[in-house]
Amino acid sequence: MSHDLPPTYDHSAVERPQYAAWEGAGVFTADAAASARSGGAQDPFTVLMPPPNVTAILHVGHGLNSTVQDVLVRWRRMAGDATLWVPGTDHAGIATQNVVEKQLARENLTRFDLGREAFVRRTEQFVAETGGKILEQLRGIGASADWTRTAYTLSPELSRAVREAFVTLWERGLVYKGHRVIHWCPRCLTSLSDEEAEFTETNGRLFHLRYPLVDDPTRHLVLATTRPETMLGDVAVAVHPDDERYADLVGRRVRLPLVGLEIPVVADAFVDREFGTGVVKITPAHDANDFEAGKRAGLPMPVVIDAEGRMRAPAPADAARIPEALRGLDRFEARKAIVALLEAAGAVERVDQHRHSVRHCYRCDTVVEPRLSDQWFVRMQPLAEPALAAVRDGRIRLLPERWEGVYEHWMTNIRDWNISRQLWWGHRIPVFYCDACGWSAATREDPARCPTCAATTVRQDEDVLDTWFSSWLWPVSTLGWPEQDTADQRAFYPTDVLVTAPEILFFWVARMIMAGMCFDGRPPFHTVLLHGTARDLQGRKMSKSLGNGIDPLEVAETYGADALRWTIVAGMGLGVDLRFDPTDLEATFAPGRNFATKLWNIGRFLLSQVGSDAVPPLEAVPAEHLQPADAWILARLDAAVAAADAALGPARPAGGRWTPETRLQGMRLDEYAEVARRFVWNDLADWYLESVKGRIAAPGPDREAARAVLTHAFDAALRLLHPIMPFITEALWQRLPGHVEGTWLACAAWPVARAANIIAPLATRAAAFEGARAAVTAAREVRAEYQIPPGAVVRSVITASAALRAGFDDQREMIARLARLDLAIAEAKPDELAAPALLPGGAELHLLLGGTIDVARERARFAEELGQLEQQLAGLAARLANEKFLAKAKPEVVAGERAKQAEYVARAEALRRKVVALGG
RNA sequence: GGGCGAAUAGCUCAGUCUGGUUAGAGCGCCUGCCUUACACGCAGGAUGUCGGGGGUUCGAGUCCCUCUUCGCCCA
Repeated sequence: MSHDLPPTYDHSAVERPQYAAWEGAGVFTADAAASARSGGAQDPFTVLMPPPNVTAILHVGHGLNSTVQDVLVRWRRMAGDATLWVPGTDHAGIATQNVVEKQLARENLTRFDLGREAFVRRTEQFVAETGGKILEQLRGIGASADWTRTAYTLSPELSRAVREAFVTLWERGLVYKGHRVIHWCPRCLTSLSDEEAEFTETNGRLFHLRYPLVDDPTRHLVLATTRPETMLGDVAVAVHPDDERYADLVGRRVRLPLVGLEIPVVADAFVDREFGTGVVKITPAHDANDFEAGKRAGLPMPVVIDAEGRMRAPAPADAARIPEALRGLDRFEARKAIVALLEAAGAVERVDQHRHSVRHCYRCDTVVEPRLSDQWFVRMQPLAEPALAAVRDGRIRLLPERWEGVYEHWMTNIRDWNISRQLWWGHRIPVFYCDACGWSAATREDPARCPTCAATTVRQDEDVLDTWFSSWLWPVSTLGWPEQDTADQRAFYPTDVLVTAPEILFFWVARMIMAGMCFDGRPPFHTVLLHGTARDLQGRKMSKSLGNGIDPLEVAETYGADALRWTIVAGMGLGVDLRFDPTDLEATFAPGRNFATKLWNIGRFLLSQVGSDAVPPLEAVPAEHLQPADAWILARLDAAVAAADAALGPARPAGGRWTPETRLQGMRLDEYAEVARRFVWNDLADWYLESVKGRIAAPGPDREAARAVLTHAFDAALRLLHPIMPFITEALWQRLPGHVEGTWLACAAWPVARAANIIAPLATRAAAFEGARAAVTAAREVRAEYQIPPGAVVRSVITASAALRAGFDDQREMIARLARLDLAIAEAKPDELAAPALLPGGAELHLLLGGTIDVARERARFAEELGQLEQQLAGLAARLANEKFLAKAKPEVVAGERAKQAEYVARAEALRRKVVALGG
């Protein structure tokens, strides 16, 4: 029945049921009791999924990120670790609120129409309906997460962690309410952290404005600003204290154009003398630097722009600053209007083109407005110190290494974190106020009445917390914190590898390390793997707005999830961006699909040739029954397993700390993929399978040896490839002869190199197969050269020393079959015209092509190779004659060069004899 | 303004940390094959001033300096 398999692999029939079967069998469910930390026998291996937004749908970035994690997790699961991959989502305060507000807008409603409670209920309902979508999609690409532990930042458990964290920090004096200029999104109507206000290079204009001196209206000061509309809020102009140009002006007053107010000229060292004219206006309520300068100079702080970015002063005293015509105007409209008014008043000296960076909201891309307001902040410096130490002393490593410098820089220049958001969707800040007596505190339970004055009118802070304030707790909260000593905490914390994109190094990774150190005392993971970004061929980041994205699910449907994963993993150089062609999915993903088909056909061949009868385990095959090809493929398998292990591991640092030697080891997924592919395709399929065809038909010990080796090698190949291509490898593995119903490749043992006991004694036989391979290749080259029809059998002789002849005798049938030869092994070649080829060890292959031989051409062929070889030899000779080389190069290098020289000399000698023999 | 990364075959990338085979892979290209596991395949083949310049060294794709182009991060 096995040979009923179709010649191409049908992923669509396999993937969905396969995934359901794994999940149903509980293959991905971690067993806390199995962890060595809980008294079990297995090393724990834990990966935390970076939680996607509840509103997200799967894009190629998620596909890439999840594939990397899944490869690591499947590898460790097979390697025998107690493996846990925690999946989940975050509630994405701003993004989710935006989505629901858009829905409301279609009903001509705003959140204010609904009121806070109803709005939150509606958002909860929306999340309940759609929030699991991306996790469902991840199953489609094979992600082997433990869905029984799916976490959500707004769940009761994780919300408790958020509250505990906030209150703890408040108690330690590490959260505080601050009054200062923060980043404000006038569209989302909330403050943003420094990280959430992204810089964008923008072509702007630099306006040079004239402010006349009060005591000498014929003179004026020229200052430069990119935001003329903020002039309405100016309270001073500032110059550098050491700037001689303006020394006589400090302390005098200028008149604010349009407004008419008199404002002082102050000196402050923050002014950059090189920028513009060296004079800047001071608008403390609308610029963070000006705010600091204003505080230093004890200046007032009039607000002239409201929450929605319109020219409006909330304080009646400041209303006079805004001319009637500008009131209520949007800030960018106001800019145009004010420039026109200033020009009319002769107050514009000149306008320069000016390229500068402008902060934008990372969620909606609106230009951020600096805004004076009360916000909650986390004091970061005390948290940063242990987090920095953990990376410096090797308890945590960042890969690629260069990110450690970036991390270090950010940590040492850290600024306090604005964690309050003026939203409704999120964790409401657990701070309560009593208006009756002025009491306020952060509390673990909602107080029914004021603890000081017993008033029942206690009110809670209106704001919610930054979503990242819940994400930074992810490693501790998903495993049970603030509960103490839960089974999962004990078994799985600290976790192992965190896989994410460098964009959220500060947003998330750095803060998670701080939270882990702060709330648990131990680093949350030992390895941070920062992978590249998916880009198009022009190098642009794939995005929905550019329309240059690739839909992973479309790829999975068309080419198979395994093909998608293969392409990602094979292209996943450490920290390197991946380029895909979104306009040519065939070119991008066909290699993966082709490889899957190749694998499928190896399976088909194996099943039809080996049959379903029991196959003896490799250990049961007497060593003397193993042929050169058997020895060779087993050696190649060993080498492949060792290389794959070296590319992937170590899984964890020995003794809990990375050393300079181990710090950069492993995580080379592309290398692992390449090693596995070469073994399967170039060794197993191209050579071993072909070699075995002649042996397997006739019953007997040789057939049994071939069946055993073939099955063993393919089984191992499937294991080796399973982390990358889980679906097809599992489908084939389930069909292997002797498969035990109810066992899964997904948790079968990772292959182990066995060189010492089995391979080493077979080295001679493995080498004999190399001789046979060389003979086949040489024969094919000659055949191609003479364009001999593929079907024609060519008479031929291998001449070799007596010692080598035995090896060739063993493989005569196979060589003859693969090269289509009528082959004899002899001491000397018959006396007739032949095309010769040199084989290793002094053996020669002669194709007896009689009259078709072009002697001159053969001679030229050998002469050409001889020429190249002589060039090499000349270089070698010069090097070996150079005393400085002999004196300074490492002895093993010199020995290597000598050995090479000897080998080349021998081959050159043989070639020279050939050229002579061919009449040259 | 400060920092980081990249530049290797037509394309996408290994190799650079740790200097030492004739610089590799996949795709594409050329030639021949439906050789009964696979044409999503097989066999054979072509292709590189390793971005430019300078330096260190017995020896540089690899280390140092510099320039050019592209990308990213931070202010």
